[in-house]
Amino acid sequence: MTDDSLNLLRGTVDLLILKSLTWEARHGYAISQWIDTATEGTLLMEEGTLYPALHRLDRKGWIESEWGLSANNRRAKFYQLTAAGRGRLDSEATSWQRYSDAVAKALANGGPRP
Amino acid sequence: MTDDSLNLLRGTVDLLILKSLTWEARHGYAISQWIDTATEGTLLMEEGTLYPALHRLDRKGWIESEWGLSANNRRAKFYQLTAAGRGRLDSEATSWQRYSDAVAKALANGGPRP
DNA sequence: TCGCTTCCCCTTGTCATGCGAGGGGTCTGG
DNA sequence: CCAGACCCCTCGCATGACAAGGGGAAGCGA
Repeated sequence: MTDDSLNLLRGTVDLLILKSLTWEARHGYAISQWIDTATEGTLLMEEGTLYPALHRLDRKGWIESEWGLSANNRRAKFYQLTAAGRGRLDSEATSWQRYSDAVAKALANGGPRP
Repeated sequence: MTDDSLNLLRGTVDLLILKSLTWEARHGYAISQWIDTATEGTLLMEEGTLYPALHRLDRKGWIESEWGLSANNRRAKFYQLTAAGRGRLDSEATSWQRYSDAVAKALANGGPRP
């Protein structure tokens, strides 16, 4: 942890979690590690953010859980995407794209009269 | 208003407002219009979001206000960046850049086994 | 064997803040 | 005269990221 990680923005938490489950089922701890790695240490998801989010996504039907055994031989709850979850991931990814493009445009704006 | 505008993410409100004041002082209404235009209608800042944010930025010393007359001959409160506000804009813009790059990386991630 | 670290799960309370709804006032054009 | 644009504000609600705190089990070195 280089400790220069940024705060998570509201809304991107779900997106990141769903994305981490694209290829295989993962347990919570592994999801947070994936985020750390995939963003090259830029983003850090705290446990107090992660677990409530997982339960929320579960309630909404985007993911499903199942108890199993981790690679380190520990009891762990594995989550996987549902069909609805995949759809959700797509739409959230699209929204994010639109959003970040819009902000980028605003920041690149050269002023009222170029 | 094409009504397909997205919700604002926590944290980007300040950034957008500060950016809108880069070149000249503007009043609240003009700021919201600038955001709408600069993002090509993608982002819409509600008044209930804008005005409290303006007062917050004022309290923090990033911006200063002054009553004046708008282009339409109306009473309007003009805001301008302070020196501290310019610094704040820079750091927020940098953070945003890092953040969106990180998310982009995560979304572009090809999975556990490239 | 003991204790430390890593791994893994969870909940509670706090705080910040985006937004809907509501309220007020002014100027202009049809 | 009146609709609509222009311009300002505040309240209350809901959401959700986070810190802090709690629990427990596996593995390893001393």
